[in-house]
Amino acid sequence: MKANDTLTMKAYDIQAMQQKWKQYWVEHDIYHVPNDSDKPKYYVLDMFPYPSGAGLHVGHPLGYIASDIFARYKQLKGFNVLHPMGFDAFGLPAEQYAIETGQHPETTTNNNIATFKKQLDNLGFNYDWKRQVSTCDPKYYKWTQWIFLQLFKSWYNIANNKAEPLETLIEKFEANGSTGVQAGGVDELPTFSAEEWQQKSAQEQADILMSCRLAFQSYATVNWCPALGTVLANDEVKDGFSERGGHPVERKKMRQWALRVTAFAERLLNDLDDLAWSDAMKEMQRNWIGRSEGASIFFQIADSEETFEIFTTRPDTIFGVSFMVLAPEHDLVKKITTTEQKEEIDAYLAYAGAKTDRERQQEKKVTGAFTGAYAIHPFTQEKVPIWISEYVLIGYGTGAIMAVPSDDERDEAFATKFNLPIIDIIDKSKYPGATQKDKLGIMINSDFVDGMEVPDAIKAVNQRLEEMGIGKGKVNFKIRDALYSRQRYWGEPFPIVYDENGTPQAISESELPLTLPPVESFKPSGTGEAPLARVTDWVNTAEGKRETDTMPGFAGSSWYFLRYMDPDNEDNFVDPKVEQYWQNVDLYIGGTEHAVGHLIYSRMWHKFLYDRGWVSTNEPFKRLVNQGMIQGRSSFAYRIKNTNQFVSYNLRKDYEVSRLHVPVSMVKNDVLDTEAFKQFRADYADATFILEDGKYVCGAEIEKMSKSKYNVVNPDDIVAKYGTDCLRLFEMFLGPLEHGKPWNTDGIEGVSRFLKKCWNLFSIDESDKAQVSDAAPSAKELKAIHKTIKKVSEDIERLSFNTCVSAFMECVNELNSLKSKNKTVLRDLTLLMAPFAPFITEEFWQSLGESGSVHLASFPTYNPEYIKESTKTYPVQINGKVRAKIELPVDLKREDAEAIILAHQKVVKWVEGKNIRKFIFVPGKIINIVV
RNA sequence: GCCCAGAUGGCGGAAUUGGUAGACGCGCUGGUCUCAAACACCAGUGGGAGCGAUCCCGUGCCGGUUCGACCCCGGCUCUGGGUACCA
Repeated sequence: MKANDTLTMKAYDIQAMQQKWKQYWVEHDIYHVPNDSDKPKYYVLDMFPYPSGAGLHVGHPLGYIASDIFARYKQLKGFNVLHPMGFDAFGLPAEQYAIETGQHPETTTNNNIATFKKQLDNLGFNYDWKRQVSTCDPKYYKWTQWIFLQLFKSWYNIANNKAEPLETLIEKFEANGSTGVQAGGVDELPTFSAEEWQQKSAQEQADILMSCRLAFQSYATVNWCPALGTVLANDEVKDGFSERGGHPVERKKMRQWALRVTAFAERLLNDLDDLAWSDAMKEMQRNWIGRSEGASIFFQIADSEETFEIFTTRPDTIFGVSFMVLAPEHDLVKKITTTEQKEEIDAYLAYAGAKTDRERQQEKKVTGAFTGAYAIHPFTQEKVPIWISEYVLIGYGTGAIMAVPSDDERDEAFATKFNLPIIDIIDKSKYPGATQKDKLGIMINSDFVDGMEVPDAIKAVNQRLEEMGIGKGKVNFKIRDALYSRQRYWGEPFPIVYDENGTPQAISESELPLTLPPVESFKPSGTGEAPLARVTDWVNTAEGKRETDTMPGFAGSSWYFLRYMDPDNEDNFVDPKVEQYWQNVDLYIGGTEHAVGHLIYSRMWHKFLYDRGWVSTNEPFKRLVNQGMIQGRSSFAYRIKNTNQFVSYNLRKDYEVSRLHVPVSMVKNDVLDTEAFKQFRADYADATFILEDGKYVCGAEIEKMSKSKYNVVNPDDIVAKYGTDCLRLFEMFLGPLEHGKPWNTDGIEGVSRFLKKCWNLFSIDESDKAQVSDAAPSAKELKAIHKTIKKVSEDIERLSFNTCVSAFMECVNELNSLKSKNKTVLRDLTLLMAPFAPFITEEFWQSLGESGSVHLASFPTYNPEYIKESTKTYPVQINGKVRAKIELPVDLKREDAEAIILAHQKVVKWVEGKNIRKFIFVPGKIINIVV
């Protein structure tokens, strides 16, 4: 710009600019979010992070940047936007670190939170930090404990289809006994009259009530490691041995707290329909909930009084039953195994006992053992052998199945392997290609259902079972009640004491929070009890012994989004008025790894709180978007064996080499900075290199980001070099938010150049004024900017941020080639870019003479008049291949187009002498001629 | 094993509803500026054939539907996420 040569232009000093605006934002408190506002509310939420010791890497902020852009956009659109951040601060890694180092998890967690906050603050987010929550903060977990107590004091009344206080259940028992009472998620309530209820001992009453509570105790199978003296997560078990130390792990039944998620199963399933979640996410939840219709059937054991219940989705196939299979952990196994078979069964139990459920399902080998016992077929009275096998899981259904090898693949494989009979019972010849799941065919060899279609046979069998009193139609859910006990230290203590009878009692709500006491050792007690069991003066109280287990990670994360609304409230987990204003989350962004766990538990808690009248919405998260995982891109050098000489990537085949990870910070465009590499480690100081084209080229591979692979990129380093705006734009430019993608810092140069081009476009002088034209914008300028407004508005709404960045680049390129310095146009561009690049746009906004923060202004709208096209260049295909491009008026009629096109010289060449079979004209799109 | 995704140039990706495959950017090549380099700017860049106009091939693999398929259907392969105590 010749005209500007006389003026001194302000330099693009990124760090000074960031400092300046950060300070401005704090001083003017522009990110304060009021709980009372005339504006409509909008709630944007990120899945809050677990503050790990490693700090943030560039993968973490991807979703946070996206939500920040959306939150800022909504703000510009006139909403009062809640966009908070907090920490999921209880968890295993801190506890493990404490065991190894003796450092209190609270100390390390608080340090890690401080690091995370500092790193997050480097990324220009609009969080109102006054709303921060941390799940390990007693002020927070007071309410986690409170909600647990409410779950403990509630049951699910199927008659009203909602959770109710336990008092309503006791009233029913006192009035009519158990008659007519249906408690959700409870298989069978014992039958008793009102009088019988009164006659029951306190202990008996407590047991019955416990079996109906939404937070209840029962026995569950866990991975017990005797050597470590603790229960392990499936993650911590590999091939029957603990991952740490390699000690044997066994399956053990332990008394555990659980949440009755199953009571809500039907609603969790049905209410998915109204949520704006991806189909994939809903499908995963549907499959997890796993509703299936079938029948429960009781089988009598031969020469015994014992019966056992099975669940089948195909009661119609009952005449095809040729054996029964129990899960290895089934209670009956020990009782019914004959002396002859005991050795074989014990060996199998040892084999299966060492495997987790996941490992068992993965097992391709067919395995099992015969108990020696037989069941009686309810219709034929024949004896059916009872086997055990790992393919039947104790946690699903009743842990027992009737096997129909002719109609089930796994049963068939089992029958084949162990030479058990296969009885054909369905003629599928009428339905070629139908699978077992389709439930189609005509019954054969099946006594009273012979000749029936499958659906009719199902009804007929169910009816007969019911008449005989040995079974009935039943809906089964795969979803299990959530295990809620952890034998760990670093979690919420249960607000529960055991009275002299050993009955759990809620402590008074006025005693909350029940805080974690200090402990001398974080190591497991060795007896299967949690570390808290050793703190005897905490455990023993006047009311009884405290529960020493703690709550799981998902406790605090199941309701945190409610606390952000009113984080300092000491009388309520959220003030009802405040809750009614914010309602629920409008947009929730987080990883698919939480598809079923966290997102099911949160939904269940929310429905519970809704039923009890504490929240006003039925679902917590209206719209859900899953950001993809950012993977690392590792770089490799190739060391020639037994030397300190490294050979460049493309020459490595000529040598015997070993591949070593090199830090990605020393590599640019796959070329290694050999000097930096020599300084990296003492043993590389005298390394030598065999180069290609004068360079050392590295190999590369996409892997998980991890310290040991030297491929972790810290956002702090990027911010220091390129600035926050550049990092934000680049993370968005990488690709679609939902896709997983590898991180490669090399591409950031393009975004950095783009920002410099933007800076130059404004020509800001030393008095912070942009050298721009006040004239009315030209038609071309208007078209360029309004096209961008349209594109960016639409793309932000569908969270397609990568294409927004492309649109900015195209717009700036266009304005540069138009030599445009128009103020109106640049003002709109500044507003469009403000959610993406919060710092530089403040600078632009100020330079245009605007007052206040750009983030409190209004988003522009596009004018369709400015972007109207009068002609369209049509691709003309002949037999589906593009042969010509012809410009035509956009409003051209089909007949006129046909005449023009067929007469066009480029088309004539292809159609001459040929018969035109079809002329396809898609207005505004394409023309295809079939000859 | 089961459930859910994904695969497009050397690389990240675009193509929103079945309608011009490769927008935008990185990298690379050539050029301008410079003593030189860096920066910046200009031009080119899916593969192949041809001086050229132009033609052939091309969206993980095999097959199908359609005037027309990256997009829909059937069957695979590979990669990622989840699989209930990692968060």
